[in-house]
Amino acid sequence: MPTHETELPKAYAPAPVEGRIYRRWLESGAFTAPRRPRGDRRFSMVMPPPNVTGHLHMGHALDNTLQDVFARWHRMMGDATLWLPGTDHAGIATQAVVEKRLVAEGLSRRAIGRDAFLQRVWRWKDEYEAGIVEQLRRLGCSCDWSRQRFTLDAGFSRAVEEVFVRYHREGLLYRGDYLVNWCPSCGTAISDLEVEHEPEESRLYRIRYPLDGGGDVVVATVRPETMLGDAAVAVHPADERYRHAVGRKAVLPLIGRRIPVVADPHVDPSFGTGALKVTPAHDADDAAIAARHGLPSYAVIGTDGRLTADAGPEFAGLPVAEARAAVVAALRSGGFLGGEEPYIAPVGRCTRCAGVVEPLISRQWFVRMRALADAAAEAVRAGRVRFVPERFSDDFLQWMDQAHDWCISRQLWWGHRIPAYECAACGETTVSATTPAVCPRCGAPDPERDPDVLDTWFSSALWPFSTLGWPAPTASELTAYYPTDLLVTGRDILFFWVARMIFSAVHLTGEVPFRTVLLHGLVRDAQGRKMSKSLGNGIDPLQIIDRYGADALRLTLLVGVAPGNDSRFAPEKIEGSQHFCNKLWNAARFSLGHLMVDPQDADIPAGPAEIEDRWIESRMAAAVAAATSAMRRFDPGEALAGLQSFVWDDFCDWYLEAVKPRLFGNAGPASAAAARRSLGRVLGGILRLLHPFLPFITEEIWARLTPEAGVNCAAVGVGTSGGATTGCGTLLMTAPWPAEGEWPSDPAAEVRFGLIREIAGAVRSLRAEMRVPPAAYVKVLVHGDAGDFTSEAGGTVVRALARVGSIERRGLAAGELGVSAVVGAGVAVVLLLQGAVDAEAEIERLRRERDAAEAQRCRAAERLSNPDFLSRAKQEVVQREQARRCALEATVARLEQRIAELSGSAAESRPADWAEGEKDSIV
RNA sequence: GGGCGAAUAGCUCAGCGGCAGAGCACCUGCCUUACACGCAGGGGGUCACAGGUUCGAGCCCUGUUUCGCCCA
Repeated sequence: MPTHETELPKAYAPAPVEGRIYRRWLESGAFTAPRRPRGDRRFSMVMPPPNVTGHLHMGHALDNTLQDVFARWHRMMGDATLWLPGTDHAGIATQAVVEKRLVAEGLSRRAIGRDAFLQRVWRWKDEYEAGIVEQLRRLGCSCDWSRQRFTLDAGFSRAVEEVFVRYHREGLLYRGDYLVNWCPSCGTAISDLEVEHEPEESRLYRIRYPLDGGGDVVVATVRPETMLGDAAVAVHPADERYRHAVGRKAVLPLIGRRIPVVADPHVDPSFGTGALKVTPAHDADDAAIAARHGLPSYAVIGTDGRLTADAGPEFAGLPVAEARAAVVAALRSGGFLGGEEPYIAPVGRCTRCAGVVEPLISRQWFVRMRALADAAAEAVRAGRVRFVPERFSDDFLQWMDQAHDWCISRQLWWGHRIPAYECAACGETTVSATTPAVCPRCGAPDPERDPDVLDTWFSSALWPFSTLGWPAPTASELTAYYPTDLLVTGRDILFFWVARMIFSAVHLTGEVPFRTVLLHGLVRDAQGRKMSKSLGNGIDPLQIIDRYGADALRLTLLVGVAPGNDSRFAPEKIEGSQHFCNKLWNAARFSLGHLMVDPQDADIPAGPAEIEDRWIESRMAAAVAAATSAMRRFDPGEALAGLQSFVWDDFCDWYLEAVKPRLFGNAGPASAAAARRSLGRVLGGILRLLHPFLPFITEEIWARLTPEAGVNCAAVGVGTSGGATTGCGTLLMTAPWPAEGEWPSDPAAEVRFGLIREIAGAVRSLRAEMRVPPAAYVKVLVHGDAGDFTSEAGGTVVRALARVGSIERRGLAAGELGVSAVVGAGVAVVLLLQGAVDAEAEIERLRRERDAAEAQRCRAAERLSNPDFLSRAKQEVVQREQARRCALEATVARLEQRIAELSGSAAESRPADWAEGEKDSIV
């Protein structure tokens, strides 16, 4: 019986625990990174700032769980740890949601004006940022809240302006009229990355363009309305069909413009009719052709998504879709339509609003990418930034090698306003971090500031260093924590964000922004679909936390996921995680009951460690090594999976069961004290190992390991490690990560306990097979080479684990009946039966066992008879194989001996007669 | 068109050249004093296919098929 009542609830209930524990952490100040870390052991990481657009989803939960694991692990490793949190203003997305709300109120952003609108967005930001922070706290995130940042806060704005001015000075920026991706419904230019091309059902139209002087050319297009802006017809130079037409003029239907027929090698003669209409103002490929042939461009679609005056009075003002129908109708009635057919064509859609993107020419700011991209690629090639998993560095490099110039201006209100000023008098553009009072060129007063804002990613590209004080040259935090050590983010924003941070940092700070990038996959729904608002299959992390606890959520997200791969979130998985938490809770509940000793018992000297103590401590040593190594490889999922099986299988199923008789005092007070010592040491170690992954439950259990609760901390070794005493009653989150060597590795104990487990397993198997009532105590014989397996040590354990009344070290005597199994190197385990044995069945069973063992023996022998194997395989593999063969030979021999014995006898079969509760020991 | 990933037990997935694994599901039996959110015992596999390298391949190489993703 436990010495004390533990007062712990029978099942772990996370809800009342988590809030209290998080408050303790906050109050302790343990999340706050030191201003100036002592020594060179430090770890820093910036949180990918979630958008203030809405609430966090499962992807954020995974991302931040991973980060929290690393932050907590490094803290426990003794590193001065900075995990800097924050949020992103997410220009276009946030503006869109706020506008939507305005529309619902019957307002619009134009109606209320820029300042009033921005006030609304700030209010939105404050509300959602608070929600996000709350979510992160509920998840257990140990970030340094004193350093929380927002991408639109004052310091950030200064950094952004500084960068813009500097890029401009260095010639890395240019402004001009170029073809950009324009989203008419968002009303702004967007970057290439923000356009998604998907094949959609469409129609292919053939339009006949009459040639000057007779004949015609037929072009094929899925966008007939753009013909109003055609500047040429292009054909392939080698295309015999159109040789006669090249150099002549075609007359553009409906418009009447005379346009040239040009020969261009980029035309695909196999597409459509082989003749391509060229619309330089609304198609990137056409613009390239136009540039090669010096063609003009005619913009017929405006930024409002409607046709312009240049489209002609008949069509001007029509939205694109209507214009298409109108143009087709006009062509048909004019006799220019040569046919139409269903066709699947790629359509570019805005990733934000799903509206069709119109390529059109507009005046925008661009970043010249070549030099920046080359420097970033170089940093990765040189290994200054490492990707985990490594394959992502190839994706990165490929993208960098073909990077186009980056359109960074957005026709939005919410964001960093571009620090460029245009003089109304002379048209001069001034780029400056401070507002110029007069135009530096002509002296005219008050040049007008560019109304546009910058792409959100332009500012978030500065996140790792501007949050640490850059560009202030003496920012101590920059010196202390930059470059950061790790970035954890989703692989879906490798190009959007990671790439841009790398080239920005390399150019602006001369350093890489982080040494390692850990990319994870997406969290999908149970069917493997992407979670999305439109599908309505998203799962709110808070609901999961409310119901199952943050630890269970973290466990589910982490375990069984290969690095970089997508994962599925299913209800069964979260239940499994909850069960593990409960298992840990109960193991602790049981352990605590025994670790609380009466004061008068506290001084009892502990006896020597028994086999199970030495075994579990050796397993502990292996668990520490495996977990530490997995963490060093940036694989927390692997680390956690290993710990889970250590705790459940080794600690709970074997150690706790094996040690129970001693804890209950069956082997005397000294043995009980020794058991408590090992139990306490291992439990403390388990809590420290699991803490980065399951911070709440481990901290809660740790809090109970106190002298006030009756736990003799010094005696059980909890609270001390590696010579650094942390003392009972301190926070687990500040305890040291278990050091290798803190628990002794004991290979001999592992071998011996392995045999004990096999013997116990054999007894359990035989019991089940013979239908021995579970409550009955059985008599067991063990004989053969069982090493130093003795009744005092191993026997006690086997008795406890397999409900064995007595164990004798001998073979079956004449007249005794039993069933047997062979384990290890020919160790026979016999379950004595009181009634009778069906000899035939027993022989059959043993033969099956013999055949299996024999087949394995043959394989081993065959391998060992191969001279190539002996000479080329590693020595240890050969040795292992030899040992295996020996053991199997002994097993086969033992089984055959037993079969022979049985074949001689012919016992009658009659029901067994089991004595309930008989537990007298023959040994 | 180029690239990447996946294919292993009924399902979801780990697996790092050396005896094919886990969780869930399934079958048998147990409310055994930490835990029925549990315990014990079981069944279940052509590691997508075809070649190759190797003493030895689920793993490395080549090709094929199917599914998914990214870039153009």
